[in-house]
Amino acid sequence: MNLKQLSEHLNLSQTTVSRALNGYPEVNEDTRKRVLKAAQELNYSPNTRAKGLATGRSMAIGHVIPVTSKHEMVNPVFGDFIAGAGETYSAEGYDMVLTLVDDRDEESVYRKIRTRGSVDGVIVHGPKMTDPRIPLLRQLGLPFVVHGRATDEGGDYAWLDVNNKSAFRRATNYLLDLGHRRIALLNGLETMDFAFRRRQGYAEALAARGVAVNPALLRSEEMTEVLGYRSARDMLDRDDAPTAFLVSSMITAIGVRRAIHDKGLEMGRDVSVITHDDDLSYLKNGPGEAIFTATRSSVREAGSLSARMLIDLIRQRPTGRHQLLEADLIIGGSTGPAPSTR
Amino acid sequence: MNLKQLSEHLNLSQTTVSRALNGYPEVNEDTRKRVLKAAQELNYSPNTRAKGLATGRSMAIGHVIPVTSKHEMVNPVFGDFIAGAGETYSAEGYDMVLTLVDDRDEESVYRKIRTRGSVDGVIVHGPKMTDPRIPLLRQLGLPFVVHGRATDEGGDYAWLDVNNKSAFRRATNYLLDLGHRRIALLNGLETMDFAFRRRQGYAEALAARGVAVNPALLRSEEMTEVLGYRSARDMLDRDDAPTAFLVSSMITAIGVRRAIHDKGLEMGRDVSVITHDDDLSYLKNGPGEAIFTATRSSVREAGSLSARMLIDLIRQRPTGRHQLLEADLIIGGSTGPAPSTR
DNA sequence: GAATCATCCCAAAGCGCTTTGGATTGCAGG
DNA sequence: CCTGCAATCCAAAGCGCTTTGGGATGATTC
Repeated sequence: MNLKQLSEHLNLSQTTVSRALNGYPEVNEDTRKRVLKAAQELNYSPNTRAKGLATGRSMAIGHVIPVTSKHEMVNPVFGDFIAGAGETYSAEGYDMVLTLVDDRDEESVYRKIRTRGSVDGVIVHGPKMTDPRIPLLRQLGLPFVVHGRATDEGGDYAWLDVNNKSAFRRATNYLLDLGHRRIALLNGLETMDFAFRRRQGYAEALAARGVAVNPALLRSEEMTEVLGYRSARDMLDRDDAPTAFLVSSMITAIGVRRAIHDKGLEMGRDVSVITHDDDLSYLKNGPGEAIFTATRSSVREAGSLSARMLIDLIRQRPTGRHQLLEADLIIGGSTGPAPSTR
Repeated sequence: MNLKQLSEHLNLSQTTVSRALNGYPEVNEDTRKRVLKAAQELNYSPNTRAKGLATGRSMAIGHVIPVTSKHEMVNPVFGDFIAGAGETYSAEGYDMVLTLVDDRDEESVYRKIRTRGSVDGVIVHGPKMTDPRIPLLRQLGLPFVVHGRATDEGGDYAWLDVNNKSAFRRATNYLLDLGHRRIALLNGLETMDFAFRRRQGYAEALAARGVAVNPALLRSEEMTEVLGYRSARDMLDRDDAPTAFLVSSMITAIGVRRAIHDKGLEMGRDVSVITHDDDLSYLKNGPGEAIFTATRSSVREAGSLSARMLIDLIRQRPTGRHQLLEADLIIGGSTGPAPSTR
């Protein structure tokens, strides 16, 4: 069923039917009702491609997922982000187009997206500290919102980010208040902007209390259970083993917990752990109980808000182009006073 | 830059340029080279919508993600599946379109997808035992591949599935061989087809050894860490506490491990655990070490193969319409002989 | 030299929609 | 009675591509 058939069926012109369906005023209310009813009954919905061709808009948003050639990791956070964004898209009638791209030919992919015109805008995932995608997209004139920020990129661009620095500063301060001095940081890859900022927050908090950063207690790597386990195990084997861990993700923290148990220690009593918690639907840190003390910020909400921001941008609605979400500090069972002797 | 401009620039007709770019034979090789070069330099790529309109194909595959209205869970498996599928799509020049849909208006969404023509086919996720989507899609004439199966749906349709039944039968047998008799099953929601099949495998293995199924040792629920923890904790509190757990996902198994530790028991010695392992990139059960004994099957590979299958279907290439992947049984540190006294 | 045939290229139609620029009608106002 | 103006509706152009149905051109065959 297409417009032509529908209009013939109704003995109306395509123009009128189109206008009736799209809510234009120059059509009689009775006619409109008739049209809508017929469209409903005959199960008509307009062909996306034709509509897109005619309007110049595709009613789709692109998400370009960087897939590093080396480690083929999919960020576990991604599913929930997409779910959040998807809600907004559904409500606004947008489709979501995913493209996986090897980070080596990122540039050509973005260019292609632009000229092929299959999306009206893109969400940039996983920004690095210096990220060439930002100037590129600006140059291409394709609307975009960055989930995160790129510290080294100058100029204005729309972004939504968690205040990673303040979150990790607070978490570090909390551990310091509990008497911890040997605090390990199991960070994500510090080429990633968010990890860099967390590191800053951690370092600032230590510096403010005159505690030196011990490089042996720092890690910057992929956020997996196994790597969390290994790093924690190795550090706990040291003479100057940390009494507390600050960890970049729940998954990593689970590995840390395993390492602590393997050493015969108890989390929250012998060793404290604070993790960042993206509030993933399948990995709730609770509910109620709060297993880990955590800096929490819902990535799903971030997805929903980013999507809203991008749609506003595309529709040229004047709105804020920056959004900094503060993470909550949730006190759970994984932290306690620093053990006096060890 | 569009076709018209490009062809004017080259002093050729749109026809010739189009043919040169699409590899038709009736164009001189020199001309073709000239065209390709210019296209490259001028950064031309054809407008997707226009191309789609003209050809009737959209070069996009739809993934409809069911989002249950109650529990807003995103299956953690999803990210890796998408990554696998995405690889195939990239290689074949397809886009991937995600639509999140509340399961209440699933039907209308699929209908809309069909008439709007924004995709050439869809992958059906998370089939239930009786799943109306399958007859619907068949009726709509939209090519589709099901990731999993729907036991109650008759008729032929293309699917790719893990042999869940045999995997869980083997796992159960392995536990029985180790002397376990009180084996708990922490299953996914048994409205889901895969969970139902796992339950069958478990029950068959027990029956074959004359071990009765104890309903108190069965759970069918969402696969989260917290629910795994609670179920395991509650069961371990029983007089007839299980000596082994068969668990439906790594995430749940992590909760089980926590419950075991909380009881002061040791996994692999006091209590055995076998889990299904989807081989998620951020939650590797290893490498090498294999924390959990597990039935393993890469969901990423499943994604890649499903995508390939669907593309073959769309292109009407004759290929197998069913693919049953056998899971590996990986022996790890979480299983051991049943403790003689308890 | 005319007829035949490949080879290479082109004009124009068509995909299904939106939108421009009227055309038609009925009615109030002069 | 004519004009002006809303209120409705319509024909046709156009979005950027593919594809049909030829039209030149030059080489080959008889």
